Amino acid sequence: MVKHGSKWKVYEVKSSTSISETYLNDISVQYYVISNSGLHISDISIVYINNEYVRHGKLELDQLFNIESLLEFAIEKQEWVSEEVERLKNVVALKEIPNVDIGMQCTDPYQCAFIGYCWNDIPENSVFDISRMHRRKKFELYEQGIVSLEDIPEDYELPASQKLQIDSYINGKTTINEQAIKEFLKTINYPLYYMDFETFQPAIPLFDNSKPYQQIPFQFSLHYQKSKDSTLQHSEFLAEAGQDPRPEFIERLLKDTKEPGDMLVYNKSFEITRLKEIARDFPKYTKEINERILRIKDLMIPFQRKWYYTPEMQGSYSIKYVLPALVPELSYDKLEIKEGGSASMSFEGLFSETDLFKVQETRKNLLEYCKMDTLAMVEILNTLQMFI
DNA sequence: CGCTTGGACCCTCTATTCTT
DNA sequence: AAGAATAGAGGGTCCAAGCG
Repeated sequence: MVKHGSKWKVYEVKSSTSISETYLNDISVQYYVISNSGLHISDISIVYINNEYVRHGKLELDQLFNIESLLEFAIEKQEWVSEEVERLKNVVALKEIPNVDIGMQCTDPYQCAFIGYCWNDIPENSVFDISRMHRRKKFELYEQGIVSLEDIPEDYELPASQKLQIDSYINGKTTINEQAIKEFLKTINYPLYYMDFETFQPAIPLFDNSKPYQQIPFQFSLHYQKSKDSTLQHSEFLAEAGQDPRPEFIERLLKDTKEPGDMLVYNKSFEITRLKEIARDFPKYTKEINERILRIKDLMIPFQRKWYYTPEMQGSYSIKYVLPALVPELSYDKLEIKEGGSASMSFEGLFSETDLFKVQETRKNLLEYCKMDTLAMVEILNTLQMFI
């Protein structure tokens, strides 16, 4: 809040990149509270991130943030706020738990703190666990009394992938399309690299030639096999926290993938997009990056296309579900870092970590985690190859 | 003949999924 | 939070079949 004479200008700062309906309600409530406390508001705005801004040198705050005045909107909404305040006062006055069934409001716009209470009776493997089904439709089923997967009538029309999920669960049935998997394996050629990137996304661009929330790669793991039965080799890179990791990341990656060979990843759109971004932001690597992109193949495809599906995958084809189903003996359980999200948090933490022992520990954990990701791909491919 | 109905097809928009 | 891919939903168009 900024005072101008006897009046105030109010700014609500959000880390988001657009103004949502929730923010419009927010700002109306802010206006209501502040103005009814006796302060005179001359303007009220939402400040949010401009994700088009590319940093060059010193941060330019006027470009990093969008400021949008919503004074007129907030004034128009005051009657609504005051009605809502009355309504909610009545709810609180009840002094008993409101009797409201679960619905879209449980997670939209935010997850409710009472999920554990209201959803207690929803069994595991319910219609709410059906993959790719819109939430609206899940509640339509729920309202018809169809809750657990067994409740769904046999002749109920559903897309094939959802039918497979339900059918596999009920009958404990694994589906393997050997022919399709064989065709897929023919497209994977040795020598073979297994590749995985880790990235982090600072809301405020830390480096030149980067935008808010841009995914900055800071680590990779590469396994390499000359032929199917030759020994695995491993190389890796983990940037020093502080400066822009991208130049060294790409130099090391290009160097370590110089030898010919397909490059296997899980969900190739992720790695390819990161490589294209590096080419865009550091054009001198473009030619070599494009050569690598052409070699990338995607290990996710057999699972996305449901050529290999087991009930424990629960409709998902992410590596988190596929690995335990195919290679149960290889697990992330013993690792300190178990998923990509915490890897990027850990790396961000290194920027402000002064305890050198802790820095060493975190770096060791990051290297272990990323290496496990590519090793998991090696084992998944091995399992698929057993069908040949 | 004129009307409705239903299927095939296409397009667009939205929601969900994957990765970090 | 991003971006790509894809599934789902809904709308529009077209045409043939069916009906009175």
